[in-house]
Amino acid sequence: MAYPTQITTDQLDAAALTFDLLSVPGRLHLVWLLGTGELDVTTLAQSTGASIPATSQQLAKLRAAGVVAARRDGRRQLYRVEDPHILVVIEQMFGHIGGDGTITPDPGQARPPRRPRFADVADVAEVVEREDQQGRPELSRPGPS
Amino acid sequence: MAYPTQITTDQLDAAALTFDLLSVPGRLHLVWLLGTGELDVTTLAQSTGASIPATSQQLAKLRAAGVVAARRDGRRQLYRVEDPHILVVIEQMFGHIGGDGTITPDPGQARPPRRPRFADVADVAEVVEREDQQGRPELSRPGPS
DNA sequence: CATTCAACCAGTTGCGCAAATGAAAGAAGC
DNA sequence: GCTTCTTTCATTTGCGCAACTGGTTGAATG
Repeated sequence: MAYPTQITTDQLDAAALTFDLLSVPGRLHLVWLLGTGELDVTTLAQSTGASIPATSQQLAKLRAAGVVAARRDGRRQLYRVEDPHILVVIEQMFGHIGGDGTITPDPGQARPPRRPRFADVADVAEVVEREDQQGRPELSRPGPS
Repeated sequence: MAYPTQITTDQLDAAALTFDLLSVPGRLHLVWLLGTGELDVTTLAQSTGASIPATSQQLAKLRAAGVVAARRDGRRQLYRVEDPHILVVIEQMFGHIGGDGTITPDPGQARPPRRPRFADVADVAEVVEREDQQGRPELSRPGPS
């Protein structure tokens, strides 16, 4: 994939619009959480620490943009990532940002994203409850409901 | 590069902040234009169609974020991309958006970005003057000053 | 002459709160 | 056993507010 040598305003706008969706930490967090599987609104709200309505609104925007999609499961609404390509972009971005939020050098070949050197637990993006699990701190995502 | 299984709030914020820089078409355009080499403010302003002050301001933000850097050349200020990694992200994004601004499917392997089927000239992101050059419409970027 | 700074305006955005909607589960009646 | 009403829960929507953002204009700087 060579660097594009020509773009249209439409492309520019579309790209900017998509970037905009990811420009809010909370929303980015949502997409990231949905990166592995379906999750319902309540769980997402808990995970991000945002209120339910706020979460719903963000999800609505993401859904309107076609980034995520929802499906009903009983009373709950399960959201999932509908446009996987965006995950590639996010992955790309996170791959170059250290756990401390610093931009890692190395432009060309992304070295295996060095495991964020055990950040303080409190520093980790709140994921569900702080399950006091031991072993590998895989305290990242909520398990499938 | 595996999809990250753990992130910190700092990472989230940093990523969102960077995405935010790319969320404005004009600013994204600037970074894109600088993707190949140094350009001065005036040229950039012409290329994007924005005013000089506006361009300068956007560049200032990009510079503050470390995305671009500037160097003086006589009267002009030549900007360049300082953080190449961001180009990868942009490239990634554009690689999945058609000339008409549509999101192209195919998440995994990006097929060779199908040449934007000769978009109407007026539709092409204004690049410098509409140089009526013929042959391959390489009317994309301003030549090195 | 090229660029930046400063002040101002217009438009947008995200969030919290309260109310409304939609769907499932249980209770009551026929 | 099958409808119908009621309660309950998950999610969504409307509204107001505070904060932020980008652009323009005009002056200042190098």
